[in-house]
Amino acid sequence: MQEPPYHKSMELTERHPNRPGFRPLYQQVRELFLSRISSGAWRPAESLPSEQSLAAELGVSQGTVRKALDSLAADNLVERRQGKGTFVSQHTQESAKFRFFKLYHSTGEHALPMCKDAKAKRRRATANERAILNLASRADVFSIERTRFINDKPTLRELIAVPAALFPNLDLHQPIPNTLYTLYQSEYGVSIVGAIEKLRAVEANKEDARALKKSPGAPVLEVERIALDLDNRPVELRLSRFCTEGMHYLVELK
Amino acid sequence: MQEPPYHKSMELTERHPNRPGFRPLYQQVRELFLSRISSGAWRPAESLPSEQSLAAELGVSQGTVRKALDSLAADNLVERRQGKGTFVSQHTQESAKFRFFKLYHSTGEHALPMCKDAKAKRRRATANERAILNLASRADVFSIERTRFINDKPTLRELIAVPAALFPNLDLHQPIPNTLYTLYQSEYGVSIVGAIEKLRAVEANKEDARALKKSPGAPVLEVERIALDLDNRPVELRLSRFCTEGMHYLVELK
DNA sequence: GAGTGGTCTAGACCACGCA
DNA sequence: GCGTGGTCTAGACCACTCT
Repeated sequence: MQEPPYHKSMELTERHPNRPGFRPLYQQVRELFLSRISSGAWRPAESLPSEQSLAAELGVSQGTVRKALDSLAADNLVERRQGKGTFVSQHTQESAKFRFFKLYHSTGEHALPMCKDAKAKRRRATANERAILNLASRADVFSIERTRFINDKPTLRELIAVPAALFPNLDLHQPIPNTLYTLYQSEYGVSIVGAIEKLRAVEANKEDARALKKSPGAPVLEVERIALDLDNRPVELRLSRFCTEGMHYLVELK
Repeated sequence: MQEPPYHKSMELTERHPNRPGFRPLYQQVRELFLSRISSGAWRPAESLPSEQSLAAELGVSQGTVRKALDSLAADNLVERRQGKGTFVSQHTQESAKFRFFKLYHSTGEHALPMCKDAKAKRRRATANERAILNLASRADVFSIERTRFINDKPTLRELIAVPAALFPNLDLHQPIPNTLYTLYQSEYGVSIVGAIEKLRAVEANKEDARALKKSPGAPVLEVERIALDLDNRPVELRLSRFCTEGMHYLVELK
């Protein structure tokens, strides 16, 4: 029987099967890589070392590294390009929009919202925001209230709250860019990699009606989004309301 | 140089790289397996031959068969159980509900709709139904109109249309079961494996209002679902309308 | 041509389920 | 104890990108 050279090095846990806490090697490798991204050791758009060198570094086979990287790629955390290398995913204007903005025209065209100037304001977090964003009592948030336009028509009203501790001096960025997630990532190292959205049909209130030029009581689609970072922590709470005339929110179920 | 024993048998295309029409072996194997499920050669809940025997049959390595099966498992088309085997996925009451029914109570609990008796009626397809379901002019559909109850409260109104040609004598199934997709699969060999949903906030019309015990004009969430079978063909069109008081439609973005 | 990821193979051993 | 899928390794060759 040959002695398998199971990960002679590194902080990977001993691979003694039948022990509690045992996890497959490739999962441990995945988590190690994830922590390197999360900590900023590997930064967005940077290329990773090659599979061969990572395998050598960790004392595992290339196949195990590959399985870990494939799993990260499946979650959109890294991007693989044949012949070039593996890269930490970066939010571009395009990619962020398509992944998290599900509003489409009835024609099937993807809707592209723009926003005029909006300002971030610092204030105490509400009880609801503290509960959802996991904040201490008396914590502050930055709050952004804005109306976004599609084809120059006011279509979408957004109320956004993010922890002030995570995004220091967010109010100094004037004007707030159209695609917030690229700002979170480039300026604060916070990558939004997932979200949970709760949808409801509600009546437009007075502010909605004024901003969207509808009458109060008109049906609007309300989307409550909780955005999650690499460590699955909730880092943004966003309430959107919009009319769906000539539009729809698209969901693909698989 | 050794002569690799690349798939000596089978209908797999010759593996000569740099030729147009070249596809990785594991993708060809996946498609072969998919066609066996789609054609009914492998039926829901049945166990597949072991990886070893499939590899031997096709003249490929076990690793290639594994990669094909893993990809089918990722799409919920087969289910793998360590120590037991690989099985064609079957819609149970439970699995079908959780995959395609996204309505939750505000508490986070999954909502469980029930329906009292409903009947399927045969009629000419509308122009819209023909367009979406890809039907010839003058084709028939079975149409189901029903109201579903959550905690004995009328909550959800559904208008369903399916091609009559695909589901002969659907109207003879009385009463229509609560979970239609299990019926489609067990009685007609049609497996629903995906869906596209378009969501809009609209005003309740008179029928909605009467069925849901709301006033006309109340905001309701409208969901237009196109359900797809194994071959990605649209086989059901379903329009749902419901109030979202104390409830929400849940979407997870990744 | 060198270096990267992508495909394919072969074989060892582990974990699980069942008889 | 046997058969199944799951993990891990090792090595060959292909496809793509850049120099």
